[in-house]
Amino acid sequence: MEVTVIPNHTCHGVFAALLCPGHRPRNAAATRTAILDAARERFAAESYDDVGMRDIARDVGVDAALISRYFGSKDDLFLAALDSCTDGSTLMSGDKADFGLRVANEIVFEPKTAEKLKGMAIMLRSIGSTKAAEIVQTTCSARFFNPLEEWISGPDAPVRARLLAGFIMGMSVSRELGGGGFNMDLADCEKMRDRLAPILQGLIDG
Amino acid sequence: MEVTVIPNHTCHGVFAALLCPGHRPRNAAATRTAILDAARERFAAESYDDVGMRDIARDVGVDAALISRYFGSKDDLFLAALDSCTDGSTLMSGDKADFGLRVANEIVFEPKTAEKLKGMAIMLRSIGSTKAAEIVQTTCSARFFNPLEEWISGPDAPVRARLLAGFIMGMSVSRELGGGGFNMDLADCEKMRDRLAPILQGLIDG
DNA sequence: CGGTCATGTCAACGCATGGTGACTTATCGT
DNA sequence: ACGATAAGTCACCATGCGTTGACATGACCG
Repeated sequence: MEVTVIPNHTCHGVFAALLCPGHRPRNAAATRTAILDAARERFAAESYDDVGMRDIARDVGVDAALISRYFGSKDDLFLAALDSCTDGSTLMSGDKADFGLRVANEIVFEPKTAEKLKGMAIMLRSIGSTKAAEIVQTTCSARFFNPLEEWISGPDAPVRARLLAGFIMGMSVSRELGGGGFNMDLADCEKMRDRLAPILQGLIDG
Repeated sequence: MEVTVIPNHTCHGVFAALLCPGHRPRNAAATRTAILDAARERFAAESYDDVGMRDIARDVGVDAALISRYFGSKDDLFLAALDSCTDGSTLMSGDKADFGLRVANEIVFEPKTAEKLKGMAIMLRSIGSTKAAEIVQTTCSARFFNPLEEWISGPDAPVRARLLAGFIMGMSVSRELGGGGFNMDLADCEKMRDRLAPILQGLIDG
């Protein structure tokens, strides 16, 4: 029996978007950034190995082959997604005097999908995968470790930077291990923040 | 053209092990533990997704099918490997007064394959994999978080335990991101230890 | 020595993945 | 209005995975 296959969208023209909801007008640049956005979101939520090209393609509403065309290999896409994140410098944009409190607040209270920490979320998700490890290590050094080390710029800056980075990442991992949250009530979260802030600040001050 | 396939080992008898190096006498219990050891080692070095049943089988010198026979699914093997690790209680076996220094020393100077931290290495490697996440979370709570929380047993024990666990794991992650080490000379490593120890100790003392 | 059962191997299945080239279709300049 | 070309889709490939059931074989018991 012959079945008539209905293509995804037969509508066209300038009103296509109105007549046919979900229709994406043909626009390479827009599609490219849509893919990049979806990839960033996926890689922040799942590990390199768990994210499939077809998953990202489905999120965007596009064929997986198009991703390969635009970004090359999966490695290239992963790197592009990581590069498209706001880097660690946003953590260092404010005043040094209240760095500890600012960061502690973000770690404890901001949802894990906070834009500022999305790059770190991606790195933590895929740090275990050997295929992504090299990219993660390189990016982390270039966009997080080194700027932090330069920014704090006191005695033993490398040591203090490594401790800071480790603590920040560790709290993210800890939250992840708790199943996406710290599983504590508000009062305990505040206590955690109040204990964490001076520790971080102490590493900043020297 | 017919080729004669030589089986792995045609030797037999009580002297087989002597006559035929690499020969493993048939012993279910010994083979089982050999598989478990190999799995533990693999899972500590690579993520859940990167470790293949055939890899472990090759390490042991056994067919992959045998692993399925002994342990069931890959999940079951992963859980068994994790359970076979010395748990976090070894960190708490000593005196509370020098916990900070002891742990800081282990974190900074012990090789990442240290037996005491192997369980944590496995968890960190596979925390990103959705297929292993649930097992990791459950095991981590049961064998690390909860004992630690109970052991420190002061005011705000949950908060302090989470911070401690986060810091310890974070330093492990940080070392991993550095490419398997902190990339610092001995003097800096000692400085790191000397800064880390009092922070950990402070969380123990309350 | 010979049978027997546990122990281990082999070949294959079904599935999912990343990637590729040929094809279709919408868009835009003329 | 129409053809050229960019934009997107489709079918497919090679590969690797975990797992299974049928088969081989070595160690032990009588």
